[in-house]
Amino acid sequence: MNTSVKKINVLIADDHPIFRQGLRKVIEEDGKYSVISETSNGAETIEKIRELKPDVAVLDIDMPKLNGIEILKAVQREKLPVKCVILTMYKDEEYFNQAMDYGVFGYLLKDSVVIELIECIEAVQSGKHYISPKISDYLLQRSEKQKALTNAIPQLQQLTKTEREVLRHLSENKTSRKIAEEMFISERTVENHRANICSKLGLKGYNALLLFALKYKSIL
Amino acid sequence: MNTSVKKINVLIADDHPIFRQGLRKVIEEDGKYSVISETSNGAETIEKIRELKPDVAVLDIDMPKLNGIEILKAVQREKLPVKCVILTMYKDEEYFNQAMDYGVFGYLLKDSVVIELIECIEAVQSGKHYISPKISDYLLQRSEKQKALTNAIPQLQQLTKTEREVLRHLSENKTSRKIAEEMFISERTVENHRANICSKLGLKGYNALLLFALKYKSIL
DNA sequence: CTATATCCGGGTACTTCTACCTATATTTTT
DNA sequence: AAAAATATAGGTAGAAGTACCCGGATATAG
Repeated sequence: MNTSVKKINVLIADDHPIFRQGLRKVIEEDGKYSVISETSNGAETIEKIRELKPDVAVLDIDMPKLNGIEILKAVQREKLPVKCVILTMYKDEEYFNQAMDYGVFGYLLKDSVVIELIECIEAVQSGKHYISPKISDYLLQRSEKQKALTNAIPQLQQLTKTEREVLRHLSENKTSRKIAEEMFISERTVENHRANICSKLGLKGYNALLLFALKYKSIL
Repeated sequence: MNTSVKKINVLIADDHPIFRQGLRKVIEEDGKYSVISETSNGAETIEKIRELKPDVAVLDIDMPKLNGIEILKAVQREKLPVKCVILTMYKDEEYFNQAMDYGVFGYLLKDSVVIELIECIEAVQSGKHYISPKISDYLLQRSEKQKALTNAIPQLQQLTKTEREVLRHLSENKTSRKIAEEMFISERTVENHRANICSKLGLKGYNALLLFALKYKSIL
């Protein structure tokens, strides 16, 4: 036990109490670290970071109020002197990219072995970065799928309000006639909107428009 | 501490080492229980249950090799004398229903508070059931969605092989003509298959068949 | 004010799908 | 062997969508 040196202060943020227990045990085991606070939601976490100024914060992504990524944003915005580590279930490239953008120091998966966590905290504490090996693979794969989604947004933004409204109706599998009735315009107008949308989005063929509407239903 | 009574033996199965640490700590804290084994994959778990015959097994669903539900099946099939508790992230009704079907005694969410876990293990040990309160709500809601899925299967089974093949092609948004080419049959035959499928499934209207094919793409 | 974009409406031709129908050959079941 | 189901192919009609074209009204920006 290193009782002679000042311990490194760690904050743990995770909404699963049992997981926090495990984390605390692992971190405190070799005596170099001290868990000075446990929090279970984002709002509480950012407050405690402001107040207690821990050296390292271990953050889950999936938390009530503010999620882990939002905490990273806040830390960066307020220039709080804490090194953040994301510890999450999600092997999601999206989250990983966001975390990197917002200055995360470490990124671990929850199925990491105990030794990884210790190594991570040590690396982070000395200003280095530590990324879970399993994530590095994702770094290579991500490009395509990522682009497919983010590229759809500018496409949608080049549509007019009316066109997007038509798309929303289409995503519910309404016919042009029905859409026309509900929008109080002519069936022909609806058909023209469809055609304009198709040409703007570069869609060709029979159900291309319907499939597009269904695919991006959630962000229309 | 109850040193006078024989301790209840518990097995923990979860592929997250840190989570297992937390679980062990919580369970062993009040001295009534003893964690006799920790396992990190399904195959290992079922072996240890056979070998060590624990009183209670706390199982994660998401594990390598065999998942938690598969373990429940095996326990039931082999009539192993262990009471199983599922402890999972997933608020999924599907998993919950399966677990109930395969004789689970307890079902908890990982964001449960510590006291719930203790109560659950005690209830289960004395032969009672314990379901996480957050899940009970789901019990009410599930009916519809559940039925929609399970009702689709008998519908699909009343289709012939060729009809299902047509459906698979449809789910990739191919036209009747293209399907005909790929199956080396006439376009009219494909259209007849479509019509037959529609009447068998009770589908009417323009894109009803396409939408059906897309919806159940995964189980065609 | 002119120019551009957007919304609205229509014309024509074509493709694709749906809804009915009939019919034959093959396979499967009874 | 007879009956039923399946796969095959076609006829006719209509509904819905796509692909082009056109012009006018209105608003918004330069």
